[in-house]
Amino acid sequence: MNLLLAQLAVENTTYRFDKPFTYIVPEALRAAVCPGVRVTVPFGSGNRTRVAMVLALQEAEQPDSRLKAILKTLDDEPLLSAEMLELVPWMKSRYYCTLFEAVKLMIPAGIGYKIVNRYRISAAFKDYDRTLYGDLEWQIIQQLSNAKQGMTGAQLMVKLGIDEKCDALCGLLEKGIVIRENAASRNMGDATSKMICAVPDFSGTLSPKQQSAFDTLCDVGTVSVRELSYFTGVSTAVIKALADKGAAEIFEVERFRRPKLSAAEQNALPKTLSPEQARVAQEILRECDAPEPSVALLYGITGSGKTAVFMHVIRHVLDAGRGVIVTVPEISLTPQTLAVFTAAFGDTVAVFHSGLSMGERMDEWKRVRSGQAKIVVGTRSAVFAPMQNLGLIVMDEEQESTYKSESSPRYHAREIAKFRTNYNRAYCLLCSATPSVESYYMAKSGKYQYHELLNRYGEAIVPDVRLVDMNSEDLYRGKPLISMALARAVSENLEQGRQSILLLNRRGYHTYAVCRDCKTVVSCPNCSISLTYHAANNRLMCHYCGHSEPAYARCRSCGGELTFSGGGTQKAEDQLREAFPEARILRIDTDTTANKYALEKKLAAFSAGEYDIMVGTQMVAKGLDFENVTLVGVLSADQSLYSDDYRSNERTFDLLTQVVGRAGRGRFRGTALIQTHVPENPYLHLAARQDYARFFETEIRFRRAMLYPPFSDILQIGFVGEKEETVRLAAEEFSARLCETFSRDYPTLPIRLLRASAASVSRMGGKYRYKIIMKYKNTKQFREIIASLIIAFSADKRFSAVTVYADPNPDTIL
DNA sequence: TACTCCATGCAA
DNA sequence: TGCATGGAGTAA
Repeated sequence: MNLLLAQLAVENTTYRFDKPFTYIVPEALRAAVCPGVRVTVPFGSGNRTRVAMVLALQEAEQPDSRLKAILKTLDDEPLLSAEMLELVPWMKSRYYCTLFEAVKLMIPAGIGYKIVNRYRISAAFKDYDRTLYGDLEWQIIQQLSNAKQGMTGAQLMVKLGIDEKCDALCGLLEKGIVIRENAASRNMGDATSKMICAVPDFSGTLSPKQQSAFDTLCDVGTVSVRELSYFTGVSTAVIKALADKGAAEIFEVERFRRPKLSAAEQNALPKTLSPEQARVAQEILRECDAPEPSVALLYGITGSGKTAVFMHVIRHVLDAGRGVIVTVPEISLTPQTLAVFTAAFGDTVAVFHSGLSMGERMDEWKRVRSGQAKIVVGTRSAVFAPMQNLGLIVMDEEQESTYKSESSPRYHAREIAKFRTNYNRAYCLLCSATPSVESYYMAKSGKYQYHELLNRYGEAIVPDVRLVDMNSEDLYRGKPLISMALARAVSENLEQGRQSILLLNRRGYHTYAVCRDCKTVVSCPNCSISLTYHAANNRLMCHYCGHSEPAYARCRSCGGELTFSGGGTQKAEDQLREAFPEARILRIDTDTTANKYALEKKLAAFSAGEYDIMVGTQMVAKGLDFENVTLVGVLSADQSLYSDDYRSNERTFDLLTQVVGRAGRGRFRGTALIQTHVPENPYLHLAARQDYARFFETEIRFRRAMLYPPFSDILQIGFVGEKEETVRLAAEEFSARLCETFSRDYPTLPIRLLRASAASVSRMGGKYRYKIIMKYKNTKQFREIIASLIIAFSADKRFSAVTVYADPNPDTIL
């Protein structure tokens, strides 16, 4: 009888030695092992048990003696379809990730098995003589003798406070008294947020830190653990200790709920399409029904009703019996968004979102795979939904950077969408009011289909936008964040009982503190970045690594007085309160909306007219739709304009266009004021006029001249490590090898290599960062060269303390 | 001679 | 990453 072999993606491999591993399928498992099923296998010289995914099966004549056999299967039926199994190696080659990293994206987190160590007393062990063992050893023996099932490493940690690698345990293992086994165990639990409330009559002793946390807690009542940690600056360990001492209670609440059908009814979209919408929808349907797969860009100015159009298309595809995936950026996956879909499509909608509990995530995943759900709505990872017979993928706001993964596998959802569109002979619809330059270029050059909506739906008209020159404009009563012009507009708006939205894309109170005498900037101990002063908790905080310490007034190095400057949202809120004492002001940023419900509640309250002014970070800039908002103010448009990143123009244009589009979505004409110190900057004027076409013309010329995407692909190779010198050397060495390889072996390949340099935030979380930027043509040959260079490099002992990664078309190249 | 420690290399 | 292997060094 022939031998059956399986190609497996094994978990916990490193990129250096990752590849499909071949295992023997034992006779007994022949029926159960098939592609897409997970198995456990012995791996490595110690034959430790690991989870692996079956990628493919093959027959073999003669058995190779080096091959090991599969231990058992973990699934009764395949988790991955042929399509997904094909996508796995595709992703490995493009994103320089391991096979199993790709697999993990495609299966719901709750379904994951983890390999855990279990310890139990050897059956042969009889020698219960206390005098033979040390205290700790004896405790371990006692504990394990009592546990029939044995104990996991984690359980031992909890009971005895010992590490799995401690001497006592290792000693017992060596003597054969304790036996270690490892087995796959299901890791299921619920993604909830931890809330904490004080036990008021608590009368024990507390450490100073615990006391301060306790006092705060008594003042505020119930808060999330995260918020408490923000306000008091203590670590979660301190908070936990508080609960252990009985001073507080920690409980969990579900973070996310599916909208009820009844609530959804109110959010139904208008049933009728405008003539323009109907015409575009018809065109799209025609392409959609064509047998060939295609990608299309739907450009529609803000308020033109793109949603209504693609809902129409979705309906059509569903009616034809095919499945639909809709992706939205993180920020716009709100209960309102879901309600729109639930209202239109009822129970056939499944939701993919990081806020779901693991159980829910798994349920939704199964509903999709089984075909009960025909439409998936979710964020980036929803493009991997196990939809059979996929007919349509809609990407709303396709330019959003949340579609690009910032950790391995560093994929872009748009690329995965295109792969699936081709595989399924389906249709991919990219939607945006400010498309990415790359997508618009593809549409203009005929690689994508192109459709546009140029009129606002209903009576809404495009807002009137003005730039306010902060160099010449008088400030309102000495308030540096608010100009006279903006103050007048806000006050008029208040008088008319309308609402205003103000954008300031920086959190905190003061964004900068510097010593008057020695000019030292107060910066994070772990990152090369200045600390932001937060008035809400009187602390200095790092927005990169989360470091936080109590604020102080005197310079740490010379004792001089600190000068605080730079305004964030907290300061803006303060100044607005002083300027408009009668106005009801709402601040929205990640500090005020630590949990999901807080944001929901606040937006609902604003929508109900309980506030007059909303001031916030980019959270307020996108996707919100409030009838009564007629004024939008951008407090400072300047931050993103002068960074070196090649996408900064695009980002500025996008943000401004979007936020301006929040004004006048109802019956009244909207106004927008953009405050800037550089009123001559052309991109501000283009955004003010909402002139995407001209923006594109300007930008594409720059991209062509500089050979940036879409005229080349970019690869960033990043180096991270503790010692700056080593990291720098690693980057330089890699750069040298790159040059050498390309000039010696592939002199004909077009490539531009930029010198290795420190990342713009050169230190983050205590680690130094360097990068190499390359402009090249993303071909198979090129990718293979890079992959082999990375593998060779990570084998170099000199740089073992440096991690290398490759990021194709990164979101930023800073 | 026996044993520990660490650098090295490999994973099916 | 994590484990086995073996050579170097050390103690007896």
